[in-house]
Amino acid sequence: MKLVICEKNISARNIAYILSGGNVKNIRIGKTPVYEFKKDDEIWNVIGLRGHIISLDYPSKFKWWKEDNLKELINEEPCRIVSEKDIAFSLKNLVNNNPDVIIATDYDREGELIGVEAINLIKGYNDIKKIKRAKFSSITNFEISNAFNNLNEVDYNLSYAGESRQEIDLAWGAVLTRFISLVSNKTGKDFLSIGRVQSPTLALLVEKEKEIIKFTPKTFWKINAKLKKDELFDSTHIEGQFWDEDKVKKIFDRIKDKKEAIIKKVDKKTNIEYPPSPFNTTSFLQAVSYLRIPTSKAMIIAEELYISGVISYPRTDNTVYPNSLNIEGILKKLSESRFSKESNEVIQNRRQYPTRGKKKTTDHPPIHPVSVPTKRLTVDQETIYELICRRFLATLSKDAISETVDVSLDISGEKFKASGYRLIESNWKSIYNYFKEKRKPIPELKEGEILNVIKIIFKKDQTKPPQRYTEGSLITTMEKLLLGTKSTRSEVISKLYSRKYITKSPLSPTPIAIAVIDAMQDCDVVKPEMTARLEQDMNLIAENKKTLEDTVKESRDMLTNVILTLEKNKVKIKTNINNANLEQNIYGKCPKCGKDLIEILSRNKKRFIGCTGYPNCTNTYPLPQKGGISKTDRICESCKTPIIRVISKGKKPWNMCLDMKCESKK
DNA sequence: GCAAGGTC
Repeated sequence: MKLVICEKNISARNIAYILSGGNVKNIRIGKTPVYEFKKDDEIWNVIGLRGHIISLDYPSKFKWWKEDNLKELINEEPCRIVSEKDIAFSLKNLVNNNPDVIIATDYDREGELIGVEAINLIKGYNDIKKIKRAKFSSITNFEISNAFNNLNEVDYNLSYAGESRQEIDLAWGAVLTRFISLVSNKTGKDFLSIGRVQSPTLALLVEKEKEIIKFTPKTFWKINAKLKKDELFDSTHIEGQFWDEDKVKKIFDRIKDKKEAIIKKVDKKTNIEYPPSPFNTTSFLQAVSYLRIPTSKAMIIAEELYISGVISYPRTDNTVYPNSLNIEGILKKLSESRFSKESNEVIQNRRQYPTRGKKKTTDHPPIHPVSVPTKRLTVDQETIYELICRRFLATLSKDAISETVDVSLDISGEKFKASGYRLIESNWKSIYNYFKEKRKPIPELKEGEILNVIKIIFKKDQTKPPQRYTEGSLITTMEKLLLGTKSTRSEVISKLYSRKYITKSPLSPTPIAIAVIDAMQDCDVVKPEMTARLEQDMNLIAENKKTLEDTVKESRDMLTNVILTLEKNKVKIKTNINNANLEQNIYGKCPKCGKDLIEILSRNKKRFIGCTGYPNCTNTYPLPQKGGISKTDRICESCKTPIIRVISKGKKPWNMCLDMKCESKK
């Protein structure tokens, strides 16, 4: 008897299908799907795990957060507990008949560790002697047959590399999270957290915020001329931004009443616009973010669509369709969906090769539709499904052709420029129709032509501060800095929300986040370099050039030094975070006395808004006791109390003013 | 009640 252990159910199903030649029985052991078949007179069982089935934790004596055992916690060996009881039960059943075990988890660091977790677990149930490893980088007929005909040994060094990450992340995360929460008195559900990935990510937002705060806008002027040839169009003075007001006024005064513009030069260019490349998780989330959908929500929806079999696996780095992908088959299915018009267009007028992105991996194909939903989708599911279908179709469509025109013109000796844009053949652009084109066409012009100047204006303007991140651009930046993985980045961002470290629209850090990052500014854990170094160490462990124990010990020693320094600065850190906390708690001004209104916890742990002018001012407002509350910097038109934003489970967030008796509530 | 990484 053979037992094949895969990383996840979908791999188990596909691998069983390939190994059996399609003749496979779907059974269940406990709650877990298992794939059974006969091959060369032997029974094979294939089971999928659920990623990691073991999680790390500290012994119960560290259950309560205390400042005085933090140094002890640094060097404490975490214990391992089974986090997937159902899977463990199924494995226990399956190893009863002493099968030969083949580990067929994903062939990467975490996959090796997941495999070793399974081995350690089953060894506790039965002393299995024969354990082998199947290594493959994609679940195709060729790779799987090859891997199972040439079985390898389990690579324990690779799994140790993964273990070092687990232990280091837990030690730094737990110790610093406890430290920062305890010194600032933010324990319970409002605790603060620190981690190797979340903190450098938060630091990116804090740095950006500081640039924006530091930014002083500079005033400039520009001169625009409205011209006419059949239609109106705009041109701007070639200097663009004038920094000198006298200079711009002089020029403006001289030409403001001129009525003629001479076309000096017309430059026409035809452009080929390449369609976008296939979606991997990062580019998918960037597109999602453009549609103003939170990335973590999009990942949950993508998961739902994948489980119901309408899209492919959503966690992938790959942007190149594998040759084995049945593009024609998918197009045919889509031509019988609500995208029939677009699909038929693509079928009749396809580009020779689909587009391809820079990243090519073989573990999973890029995200693409696999079938048409048979059940009705929710509105959000429909939006995401549509995005994935349109992207897929776009990658198979012909290039768009457009024309840009750059015109130089002269108004009484002053040079102006105008530019126009015209789409000639839209092709993929009409299918992947998410971008609004801001550039406009201009009329057909010839050199030497004289046009009517309708109006010349000069405008004062200001330079703009750096743009804030969107969830999409933040995820792209994280990827560049190697922070997190395709599967975790959106979760990291939603963690920052739930810690009240960041606010939505605009995506910016709260005062507490700024204080926490400031407190940690000299510490490696807020820098992307910590991850880069960990990666190097993990490679050394995998190559057997460094041990797991030495690596973790080194890291723990560094953490000990960090804690010693932090303890020296404890009072300052405490004051800074407390001040930030006060600032974050201000919801606006009291309409009765003008002092700050803050969130207060009553003696029986009920929250309410009270005036800092107490006891002179006793103004208070009740708050909803459940859900999240954030400030808006706006006040109610009719009652003048601050407007707050309420986020309640299962409901759309809404804004309301604090006064329950306000006219606006009727 | 800590992290980050898998996956449902």
